Amino acid sequence: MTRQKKAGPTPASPAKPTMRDVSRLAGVSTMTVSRVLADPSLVALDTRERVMRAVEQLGYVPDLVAGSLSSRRTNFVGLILPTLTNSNFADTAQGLAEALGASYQLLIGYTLYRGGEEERLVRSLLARRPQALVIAGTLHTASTRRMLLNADIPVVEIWDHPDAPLDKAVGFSNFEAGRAAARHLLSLGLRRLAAIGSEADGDVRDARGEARLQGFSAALREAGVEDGTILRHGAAPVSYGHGAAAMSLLLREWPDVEGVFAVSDSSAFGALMECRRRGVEVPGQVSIMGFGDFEVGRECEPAISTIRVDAKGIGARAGELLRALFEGAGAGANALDLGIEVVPRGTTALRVAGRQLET
Amino acid sequence: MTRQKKAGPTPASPAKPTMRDVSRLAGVSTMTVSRVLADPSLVALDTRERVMRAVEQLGYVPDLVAGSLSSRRTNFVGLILPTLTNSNFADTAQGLAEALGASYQLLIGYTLYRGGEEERLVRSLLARRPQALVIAGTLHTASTRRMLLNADIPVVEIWDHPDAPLDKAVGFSNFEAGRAAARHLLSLGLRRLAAIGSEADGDVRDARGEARLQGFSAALREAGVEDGTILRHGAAPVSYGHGAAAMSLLLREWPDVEGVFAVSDSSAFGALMECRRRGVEVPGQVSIMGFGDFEVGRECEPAISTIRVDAKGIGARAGELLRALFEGAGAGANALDLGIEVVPRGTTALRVAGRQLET
DNA sequence: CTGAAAGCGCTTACAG
DNA sequence: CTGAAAGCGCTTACAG
Repeated sequence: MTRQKKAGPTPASPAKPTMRDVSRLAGVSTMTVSRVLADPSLVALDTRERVMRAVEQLGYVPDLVAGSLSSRRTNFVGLILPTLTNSNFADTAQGLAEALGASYQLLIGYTLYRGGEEERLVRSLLARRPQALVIAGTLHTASTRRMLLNADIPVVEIWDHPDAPLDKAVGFSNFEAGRAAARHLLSLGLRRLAAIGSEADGDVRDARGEARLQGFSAALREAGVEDGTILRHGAAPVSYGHGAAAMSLLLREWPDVEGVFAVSDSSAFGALMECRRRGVEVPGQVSIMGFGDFEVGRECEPAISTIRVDAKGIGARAGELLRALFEGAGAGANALDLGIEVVPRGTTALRVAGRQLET
Repeated sequence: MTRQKKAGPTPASPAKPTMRDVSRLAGVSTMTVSRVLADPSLVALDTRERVMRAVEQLGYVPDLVAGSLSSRRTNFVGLILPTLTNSNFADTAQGLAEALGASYQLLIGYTLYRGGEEERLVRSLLARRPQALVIAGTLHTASTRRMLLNADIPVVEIWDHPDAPLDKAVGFSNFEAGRAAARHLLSLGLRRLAAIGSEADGDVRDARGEARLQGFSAALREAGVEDGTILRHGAAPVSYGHGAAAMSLLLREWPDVEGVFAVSDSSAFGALMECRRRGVEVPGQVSIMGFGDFEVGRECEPAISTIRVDAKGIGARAGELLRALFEGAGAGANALDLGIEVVPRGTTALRVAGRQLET
C-alpha cells in the first residue's frame, strides 16, 4: 500500500485546500486554475471569475513548493553575509530585496565572520535550489568553489572588487578604501598615523577590514612615512566597544598619535567617545577617520570623517544584474566597481606648526 | 507527448546530479541513498560508504524542494519584521535563527512599518509552506487573521504582550515600557516632561512606539502631572536624525522642558547630539531617556538611560517554543512576558531645587 | 480558450 | 537491512 490522504466518509473539512479543490469548486481543470493564477489573460473572463471566486471562497494559497519543483524555478535568491547586525549589510539586503521585487524571496544566511561557516551555508542554501547566490566576500574553500560552479546558477560576490571573480562581482576595492583614508590624513599634514582593526581569531576573520588595513599601510609606504602603527585588536565584528578599547590601547602606547583610521565607523565612533572620556580633543589633538558612512557618524558631534560606500547600491545593482540574467541578458562586465568617496567631516583637521586646527 | 529530460546519446554530463544518479553509481535504490542522508544508522556500513563515495564523487546536493513536497516538511520558518535596519530586530532574527538551529531556514520579510504590507507578506510566505510564522506586532487585518488561522501552523507574535494572542506570543508590554520611562523621570523629581515619537503617516505607523507613548501619558496622568507633551514627528522608523529634529522642535516650543523620553535609543541619541550642538546640558538642563538599550546608548558619552528589553531573547524564546511545538510538546502559556528593565545611566539626573544634579 | 497526461525529485508506507 | 510502488501539488508540453 501507499500513502492515504485522508480517511473517513466526510470528503470535506478542507484544512488546506489544493488547486484540485479549487478546480472542482469552479468546475474546471487544475490547468485552468493554474493559468488564472499565473496569467489571467489566458483565460476567458467568465471562467476566470468563477475560478477567482472559488479561490476566495476556499482561502486558497498556492503551494510554491510544488510549483517550484514542477517549474524548476524557485524564485529564491540566496544571500550570505557576515552578520545581520550591521547597518551596512542590512542596507545591502534591503537593496537586493527591493531590486529583485516581491516575486523573489531572499534566503539569508550569516557566517558571523567564521570562514568554515560559508561552506556549510552554501551547501544548505544550494539544497533549496536558489536561482542565484549573492555572497559577501571572495575567499572560498576549494570545496565551496566546486559547489558554486556545479550549481550552474549566477553567483555574485559583493563588497569587494576581485581581480578574478568566480562569476560576477559588485562592490569596491577595500584596499583602495584604506589607501584613500591614509591619503586623506596625510593630506592634512598628519604624519604619526595609526589604523585600528580586528585580528584573526582562529576561524574568525574580517578579510575586507584586513584589506583596508593593508591599503592604509601601502599608502604610508608610498608616502615614505615611517611613523605608522597597525593595531589589530579583538575579533570581528568590530563594534563601538571595540573602537573604544583599541583607542584606549593606542593612546597608552603612543600618546602623541596624530591621526587614526578605524576600519569601520562603528569603531571610529567608539574611539571618538573614548577620546571624549579621556579629555583628548578631536580633532584638536588627534584626527579620526572611519569607514562606511554609518548614520551614527553623520549624526554625532563632531561628525565623523569617513569613506562612503554605497551599501544599499551594492544590493540594488546585484539585484538588477540578476534580473537581467534571469531574463536572458548577456550581462556586462563581470566585476562592477561602485567606487568609494572620501567624506571629510568634523573629526579630521589640518595640522599646522605642531598642532591641529579645524578645517 | 510530455516533458523530455534530456536528448542525445550521451547519458552523462551530470550538471546537477539527482538522487537517482547517486543510487545508480552506488548500485543501490534511491531509498537507500535517502536513508543514508537522513539517518545513516539505518543502513549497513559498507552500503553506506559506497553511497557516501558516490555522493562525494558526483558532488551531489540533495534537492530539498522535492524533499519538502514529499515529506510535507519544509523546515522553513517565516519571520516578519518592520525593518532589517534596526539592531534590535536584527538581534531578534539572529536569536531566532540560532535557537531553531541549522536545519531550519528563516524566510525573512519586512514591512517598513506599512500596515498593508503585512497581508501581502503573510500570503507570500504561506505560499512557501513554512512550518511556523513569527510576526512582530499584534495588529492584523481580518483577511490576514483568516489566512493565519487557516494555515494551521504555529504563529508567534513578538515584541508585544497582547491580552488575546492570535496563537502564541513572546515579548513585553510596550505600554508598560513607556510607563516605566515616565516613572523613572518622575522619580528624579522632574515634572516638565515630554515624549518624542513618530506620527502615523497614511499606512505607515509604529504601533509599538505609539503604545509606549500611551504608557508614558498614562503615568503622567496617574501622577497628577499636567505638564506633559507628546511630540509626534515624522514617519516611522525613527532614526538618529529623527531624534535630533524632534528635540530641536521641542526645545523651540518648550525651552524649559526638564525630561524627555524618546521611543527609541536611536532618537534619544539624536536628541542628545542636538543638545550638545545647542549647548543644552544633559543631564544638567534636561534629562533624556531612551528605549531599547542599543549599543550606541551604552557607548556614547554620557551613556543614555534606557529601558532594556531582551531583543535576542525574544527570538531565542520564540525559537525554543517552536522547536518544542514541532516535537509535539503541548507548550506552556500562550503569551510569554519577558519584561523590561529600567537602566539609569548618565543622561538622567535628580532635580534639586530648581536645577538638576548628576545622580 | 481549455484539458488529459506525464513528470519534477524526493519520502512515505509498506513488504520482504 | 533494502527496495518497488505510489504520491506530494503543482507546471510543462502538448492536442484540440
